[in-house]
Amino acid sequence: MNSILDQLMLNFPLDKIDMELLQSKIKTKHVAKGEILQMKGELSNNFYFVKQGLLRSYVIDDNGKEHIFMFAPEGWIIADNVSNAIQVPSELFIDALEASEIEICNKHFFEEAMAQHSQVVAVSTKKLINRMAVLQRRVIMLMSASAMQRYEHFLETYPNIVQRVPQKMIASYLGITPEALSKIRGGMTRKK
Amino acid sequence: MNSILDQLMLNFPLDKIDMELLQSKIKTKHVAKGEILQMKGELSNNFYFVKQGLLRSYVIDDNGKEHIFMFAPEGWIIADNVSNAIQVPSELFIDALEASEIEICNKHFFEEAMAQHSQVVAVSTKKLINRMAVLQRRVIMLMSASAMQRYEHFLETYPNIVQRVPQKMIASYLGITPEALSKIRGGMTRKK
DNA sequence: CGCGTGATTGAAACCCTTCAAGTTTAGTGG
DNA sequence: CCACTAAACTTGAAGGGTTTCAATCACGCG
Repeated sequence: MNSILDQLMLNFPLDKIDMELLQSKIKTKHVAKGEILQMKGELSNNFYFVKQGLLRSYVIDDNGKEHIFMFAPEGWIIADNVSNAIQVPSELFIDALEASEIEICNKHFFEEAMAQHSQVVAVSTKKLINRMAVLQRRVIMLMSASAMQRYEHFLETYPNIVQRVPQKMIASYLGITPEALSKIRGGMTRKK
Repeated sequence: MNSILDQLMLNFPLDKIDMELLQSKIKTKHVAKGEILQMKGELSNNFYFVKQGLLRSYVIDDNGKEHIFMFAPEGWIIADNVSNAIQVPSELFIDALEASEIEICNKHFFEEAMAQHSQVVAVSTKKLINRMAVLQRRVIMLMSASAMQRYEHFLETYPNIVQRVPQKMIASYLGITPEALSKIRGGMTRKK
């Protein structure tokens, strides 16, 4: 599971020639911490698979505040699916929170792969749906749960990410201020 | 555009036999105001196309409060895509806000149609992506915008729905209380 | 060592919720 | 078609959770 091909072909082994052809279209790249892969306003054409390290996508609102949309640690694919699919300017920035090794896949690669292997359609649709499920639960969370409940849910869902990013970024993901998160944490440990 | 087939086959005319075969799998139904089509916890297998009327999907949180996820007026498709795709119990209720005429499509219908007509895959993927774009903007809204900004955005985006549903349901969609929305409206009209 | 970034803490302000009461609107049965 | 009732909307006061602003502390890195 250290390549995007492993993910897309999961349970659907291809013959060797196909594999090599596909692999030749995938670029591997090392990115430095803080390096920006994609900016708001650009037409996105890429998917990024994280082999090693940590990426994130985020928006910057009218007041200049960052809101983190998604963290992508090892084994995850991150992209602006919307911009990729319907060719509208991206609303998202994507950058590296750690020095990372990634695979960059042009969307045309996917389109080709889908045309040639119907299993790829099934697998990528499933990934799309899973991403949608996350967004769905996140909307529910934001509408119905307090900051503390959201933080607890984040701890359960992404325990491995908590240790790797500054707390202010977790706050940004949860939709609260760093100060508020600090106070929540203070209250929780004191109670313990 | 008064049938789900029109939507899925858009720009891809099928021959008459195919059309009739597909149409035969689609059930048309009249539902009364308040009728529930799907409950939380069920395994969802259906998509609902609204020919006439208005449906909604919503969740009920731990405190018993409703949070509206989506309104579906004429021409829209509403479903729990997540439950349909990966066969987990649905988190959503779906019911009718008005007496409605709908088309009910079993997910196996879609799967057949997709297997037989690759264009259907393309069209339904696009619909999925569009739905994702809505969810994406909604997350951003909930994280970065005040109640009033969210309401104004809703007015711009769904001007036709505002007049058809009780305000408390718009409040429920926006993630605020009916009282808060009432005060926002009071302030806006007074200022005008 | 000293600087910059992140985390913490406190006080004040703000937005929204909760609760309660009163008013308007809409639906129903006579 | 009116009268009655329930539901929806409005309004106000009090309270809570979160933000904002500011000061302080902790830490890693040049």
